[in-house]
Amino acid sequence: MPRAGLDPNAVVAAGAALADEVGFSCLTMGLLAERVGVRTPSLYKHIANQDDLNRRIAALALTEAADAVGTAVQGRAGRDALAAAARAFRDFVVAHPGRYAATVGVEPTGPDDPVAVAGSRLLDSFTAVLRGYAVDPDQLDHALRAVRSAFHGFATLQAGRAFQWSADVDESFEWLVDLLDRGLRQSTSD
Amino acid sequence: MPRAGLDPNAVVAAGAALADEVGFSCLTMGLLAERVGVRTPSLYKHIANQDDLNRRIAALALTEAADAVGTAVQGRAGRDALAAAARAFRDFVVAHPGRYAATVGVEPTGPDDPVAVAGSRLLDSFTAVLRGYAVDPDQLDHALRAVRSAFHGFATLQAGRAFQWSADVDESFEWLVDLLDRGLRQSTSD
DNA sequence: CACGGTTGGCTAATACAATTAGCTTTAAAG
DNA sequence: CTTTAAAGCTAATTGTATTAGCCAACCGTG
Repeated sequence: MPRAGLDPNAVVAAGAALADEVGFSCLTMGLLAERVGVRTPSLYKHIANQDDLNRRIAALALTEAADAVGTAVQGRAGRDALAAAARAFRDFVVAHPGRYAATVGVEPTGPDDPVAVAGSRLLDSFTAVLRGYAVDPDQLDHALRAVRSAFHGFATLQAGRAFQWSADVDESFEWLVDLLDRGLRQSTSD
Repeated sequence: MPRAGLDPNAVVAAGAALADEVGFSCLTMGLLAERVGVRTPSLYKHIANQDDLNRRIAALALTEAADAVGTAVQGRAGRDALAAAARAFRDFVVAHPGRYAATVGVEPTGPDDPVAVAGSRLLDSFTAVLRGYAVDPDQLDHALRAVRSAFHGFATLQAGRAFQWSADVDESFEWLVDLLDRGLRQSTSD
């Protein structure tokens, strides 16, 4: 019985990869154990339980998304930054639908919860984008929520195959970015 | 053993109500059976299985949402209609988070699937709203997806308690509606 | 190099949710 | 009345999460 050389990070990474393959709702402890070459109960040496696994996958996904968006935004501003952030975010969700699905519905237990920390980092990246628009500081939170809602909604709908007609999804996404850009550019003029 | 007087609609309605109370992910056949005063296996006389139950709850939720939005939009146009539709939609999701959650992730089996029919009705209501804006007919699908994404995203984030800071959620929602309105009004000018 | 404790793995057992099989009774139609 | 389909029940099966308790492998220390 040679050791498998696992640790919590390896288990979480494998769980995230598996979720991307089979869908988050089909991610099962038995399947994950098989994937990492171990019997099911052994997983509990590395993670507390399935909820713990889910939260760690969610935190990983948010961290990766924040990195992707943060990198994409570097050196850009205004509409350019918005488009880059949007594309990076959606590319991530499309490439990793399973781990992103883990992030919807997790309630952080407190401000120190890794999920909350990673989520804040992602929001910070979007906040940086909004600085390129003349948004009233009092309304920054509202703008952030609006942009986040739009991107989150689009990504989850696409990941759930909720767009049924023939119109090109990429084109629709560009259209959404333009819509937000137009709205944001005018956000102080009324 | 007197009859409980159940039928599929009653079971689905009870399931939707229960999902709103305990959360969709906690909706269980045993819990539902207890709620309607019957043993678990008896539910299968009215619904095929849990997936069937979920789909019926989703179709119910979409129908109710379509009714709410359709009614709210009556006799309104432009920004007025957009705001009314948005409010009706969000009020519904906030009041019935469990049954709305049942709608995310269902893939209609075909155009005749009740889920698809109800979903189309909801989209039709939003399409009516967009007619109040001078959107290029070629881009109507894109506009529809954009508006849908924004409202769906906001509603699901709120239902998942994903908005953590202090800023007022209602105000944020109004801000989102304004943002979309500004963007849509300019949608033909570029 | 031995050795002892911590760690990571295993088997066995438990609990619970979904589902199926097969029996029984209600109640509605003739 | 009687007949019959529908609606309920108990019992049994399966699959998943989780816990208990045992054993072996690795790591450092003498």
